[in-house]
Amino acid sequence: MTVSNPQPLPTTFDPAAIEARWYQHWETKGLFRPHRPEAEPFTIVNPPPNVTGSLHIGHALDNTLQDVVIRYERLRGKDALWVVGTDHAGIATQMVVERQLEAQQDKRTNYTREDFIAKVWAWKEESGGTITRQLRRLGCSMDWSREQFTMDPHFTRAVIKTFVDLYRDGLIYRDKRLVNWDPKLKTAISDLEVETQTIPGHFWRFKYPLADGARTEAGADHLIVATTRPETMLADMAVAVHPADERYQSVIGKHIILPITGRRVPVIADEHADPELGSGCVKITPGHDFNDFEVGKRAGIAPAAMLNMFDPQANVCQTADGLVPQEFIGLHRFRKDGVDGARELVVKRMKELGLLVPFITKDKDGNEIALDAEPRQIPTPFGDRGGVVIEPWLTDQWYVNAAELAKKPTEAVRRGDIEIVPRSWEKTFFNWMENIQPWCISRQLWWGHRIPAWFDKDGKIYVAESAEEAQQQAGEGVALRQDEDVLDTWFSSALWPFATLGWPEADAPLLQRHYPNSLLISGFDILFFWDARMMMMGFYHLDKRPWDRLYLHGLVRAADGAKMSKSKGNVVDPLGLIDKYGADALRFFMAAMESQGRDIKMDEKRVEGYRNFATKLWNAARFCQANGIGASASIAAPPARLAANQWIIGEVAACAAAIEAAMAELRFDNAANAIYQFTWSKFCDWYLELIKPVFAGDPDSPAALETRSVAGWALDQILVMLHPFMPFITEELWHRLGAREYELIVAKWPAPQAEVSREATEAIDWVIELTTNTRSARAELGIAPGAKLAAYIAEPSPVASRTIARSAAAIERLARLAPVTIGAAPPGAAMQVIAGEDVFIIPLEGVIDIAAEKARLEKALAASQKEARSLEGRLANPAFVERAAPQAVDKARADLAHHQGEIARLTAALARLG
RNA sequence: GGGCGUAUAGCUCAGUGGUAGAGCACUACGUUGACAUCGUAGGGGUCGCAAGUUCGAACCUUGCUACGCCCA
Repeated sequence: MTVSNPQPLPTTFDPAAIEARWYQHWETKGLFRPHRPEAEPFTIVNPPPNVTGSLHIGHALDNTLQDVVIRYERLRGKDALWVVGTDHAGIATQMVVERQLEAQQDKRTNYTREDFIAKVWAWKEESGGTITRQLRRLGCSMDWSREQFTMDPHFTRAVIKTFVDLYRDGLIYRDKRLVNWDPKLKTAISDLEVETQTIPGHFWRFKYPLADGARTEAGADHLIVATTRPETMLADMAVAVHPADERYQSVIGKHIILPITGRRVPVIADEHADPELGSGCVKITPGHDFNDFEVGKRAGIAPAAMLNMFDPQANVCQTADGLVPQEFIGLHRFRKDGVDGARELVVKRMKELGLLVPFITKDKDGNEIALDAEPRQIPTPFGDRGGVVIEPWLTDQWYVNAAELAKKPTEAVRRGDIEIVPRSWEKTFFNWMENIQPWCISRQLWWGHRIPAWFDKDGKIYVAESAEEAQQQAGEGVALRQDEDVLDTWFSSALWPFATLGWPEADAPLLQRHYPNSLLISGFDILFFWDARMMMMGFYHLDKRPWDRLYLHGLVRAADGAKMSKSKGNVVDPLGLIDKYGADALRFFMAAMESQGRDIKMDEKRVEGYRNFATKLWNAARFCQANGIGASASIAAPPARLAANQWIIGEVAACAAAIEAAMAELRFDNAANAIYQFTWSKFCDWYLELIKPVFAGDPDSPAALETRSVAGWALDQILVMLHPFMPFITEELWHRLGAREYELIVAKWPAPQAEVSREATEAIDWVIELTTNTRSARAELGIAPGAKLAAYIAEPSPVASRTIARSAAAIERLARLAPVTIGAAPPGAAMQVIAGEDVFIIPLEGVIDIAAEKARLEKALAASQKEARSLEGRLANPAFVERAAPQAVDKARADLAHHQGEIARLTAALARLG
């Protein structure tokens, strides 16, 4: 879509009108992945969003940062590949479809597994594209032609191979142990999916009668145990005391007759019992508590022998010894939906039996009262998806030996082979990796990668890449049944950096070229879930790091600093912000606020400010267009003689260097601010103002031709440098300004290749200082800003002599000084303005308030004197001169000289006023 | 209990040894053409507190306070 006859730009900038058009253009022309076989590869894989998802503000941040990097590297000529796709998200997706069924009074279990999975696929085909459409609205330049899904056939092959390989290497195994069980979703989940929250609860104390006439040292015929979960006493298998606890030496090895069940259980000695806590006696329920599980194993109870009292929904079931009274069977573990459960009934029965030790406290009037239990804050595990209390439950599950797989990644980070940015996350990473627990990867779901393991009727396991292969292992005629469970979603997404590139085909060209990836950008919240596991799998399969660098960003918070959540109702919809301010403004906000990992507080005013910035650029382009400034044909800076033109060329080079330095260390904020300040404060505020007089004269003069050429080039450089942050407006202007051989998205990064003239820089800096100081003096003295004033300069400095002649028009227009006469001013009241070493005398007889001018000069004098005194003090200190860095001393001397000069000029100026 | 982080202008944030900045907000002035989604000028900070190191500390060290996050 090259525009050969540029149409005048509309007077107002309307983001919505251009965004969809340009995105579609880029995508259909394949510009997100230009063919660059010779170029250096640069690779990012996106954190695949849940296929059920829609774009939230965190995605907006994450993907903006990735797009800034990928567009930047593409402009720098790299073979930039941004892999995109979505995650099948086992639990989340299954929940979405189950909820739909519920809405129709239907449920999953009314269908066969195959039929239900077909429904999920149908849902995915119909509604799964929401988030990918939304990523397009944000302007993300991913390679959609290779869009991936974690349940694509090739991806499934990779997952199955991974499972089989790990199993054969002994790194995946089946084990019976306690897992975190979600009774709502009826599946096991991993440690990471459990969130501990402290909630109000109770602490009950029970008497457990000793059997066979045993007594404690103090003579009691019972032990007192305390618990926050009384219902679990139905599956108690022991009471533990500390081996050194003198109070209980006589009962170790004796027995308890448990109330309610009548179960006879031993009193055991175990260091887990803390003598300092409560009575020092602890009830032990190995089948329903992680600590007790370990105590039970130490006491010689095999996991298979541990009593289980819950069904998958955490309703009470009969224990293996048949001792749970009938009235408990089927009750929920605790009060639910207003109905009392096993917990409440246990307390009631214990109280009736006189075995509840009341909690004595005082009411608000100071009267002593007895409560059933002590109110306490209880740290409680919740499932991050289902939101209900997690039940430790004894089951057979598949585990990954994470500790073994963690070794190479940990070394790699320690060696600096993988760079984590910001570095402060390294410690957290090491701490987790070095204390890592076995990773439970089986999930009792239907939607996901089914575990490639088969059992024969004796429970013997055959792990294979296909049913045929498993049958081969088992032998003909042996009846096999495939494991019903699926794999943790993170097990598959851990393969993302290479399975998306063609692995396990070893000679996959993309894999050869783009693995290891260059960079991964993710929120720190998935460092363990995903990033660490990609490292494990990358090293396991390919013996190489998945990426050179890992950049971790923070959370986007609400304006008040609170975490955004649907329940709080404080979520900000990025699409709403795009509608209101444009995608470019939202992107720029995200980049400008991103300073290495700290959280970003939402500030809509700031988004608005960046929309204003886009408008500013739009209007600057309109000005250029109106003055015949258009597309530049050269990458290198055009030849320039005029000071302003030389100056802006130097400023372009400085800006490009600043962005490059910032991007090299992933300082998105510094990069964004560099182009912002250059565009607004240098190009618009000064350069365009400086060149306006050139266009007032002969439009074909050499000066006008040169200026049009340089201005067009400089504006082009702005568009290129700003493009990674604001792709839409820059692409639009790129084409509006003239016919182009290629789109901006595949343009060339600035390479000015120009010497910056020191004289030109000095001259423009001098004009700027003169202008600013003159404006300031006028404002303070109440002189009309627009009034043209004659000025006299008696002894011009070299820079003044050169510049007054060459830039008279600019001085007249900006400082509103004309004519400027070299020579003594006529006597009389005058305003005096200083620029560098030069003093301008501006006669204002009859207009000027002498007292005000005096006050103004005295104020400036006082400021200079204060600075000078401070510098003198420092330089008078021998310790400073001897010990400080020589550059620091030189700078102090130069600063002092400057202030002394300033003092002399101001003193003289005051003297002239009389 | 362990670890990490934060505290700088009214607000949101930059600033890793040389005497403090940006955007927004605020005040005053300004619309005979790039832009009022703007321009010009200006006010505003004992850099959380205390001690130490140093010629010199927002920055380094230690302690304290407050807030946040992660792990147990």
